[in-house]
Amino acid sequence: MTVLSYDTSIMKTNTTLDALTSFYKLLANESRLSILLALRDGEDNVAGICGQTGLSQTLVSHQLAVLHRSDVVRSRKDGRRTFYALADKHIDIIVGFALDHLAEKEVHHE
Amino acid sequence: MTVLSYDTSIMKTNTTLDALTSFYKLLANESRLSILLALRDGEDNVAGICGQTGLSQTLVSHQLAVLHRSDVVRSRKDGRRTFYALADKHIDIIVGFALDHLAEKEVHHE
DNA sequence: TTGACACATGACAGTATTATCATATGATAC
DNA sequence: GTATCATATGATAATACTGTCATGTGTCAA
Repeated sequence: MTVLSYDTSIMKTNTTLDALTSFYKLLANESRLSILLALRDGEDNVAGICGQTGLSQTLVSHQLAVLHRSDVVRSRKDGRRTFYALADKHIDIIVGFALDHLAEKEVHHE
Repeated sequence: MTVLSYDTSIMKTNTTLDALTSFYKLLANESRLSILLALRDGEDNVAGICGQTGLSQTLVSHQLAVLHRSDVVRSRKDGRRTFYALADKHIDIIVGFALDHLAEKEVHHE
């Protein structure tokens, strides 16, 4: 993408814009979102997440890796299992907020 | 994607999951996000948005169309110009919230 | 130490998204 | 009418993303 700004102040926020885009991209996938929603109830291991979401182990592992690289989830090993949890309360809040937003929109469209 | 849930309650939320994914997809693009950030300062026409964002007219029109179809922005015609604005305060709040989140994360990572 | 278990990872085909070019539409000024 | 302005739209090539298959790694039990 070309970001040819004639204004320095816009340039300064480009790094933020980029970070924001990357952040939303993480949430813009049904599998990842499904995993994050599952983790709102507390930490769980891969098999547990597969059970909660109905997704395959490979897919869950892949997406957890993506989320982990971006520090959206944290992991903890216990024997041969790996437990994952939302990295911080923010993710929980942000997802919750969007859910509320959609719910409210639903009402308005009735 | 396979969503083979063995639990009816999960099935019920699939429509929400889908809506949530679609919503985040709208935000998960640098051009669209740039446009939305520009509109946080108030409504503007296409040329104005092009100026604010540094994006081409064609691209801005395309992305505004996407955002409009999903009711994220509303439009108002005035002569040969079209003014766009955030459809409701939610979008503003959600984007603002995520920005705060990222800002706070920055601080933590220092 | 062997086998099963829990998870991770590389490769890849299918699909979706992106930005651009070319062009169309509609409004206004002359 | 016609030239120009402001925006919209269709087609398309490049690129990115998704989910799956095959397989690898580390752990525990017997």
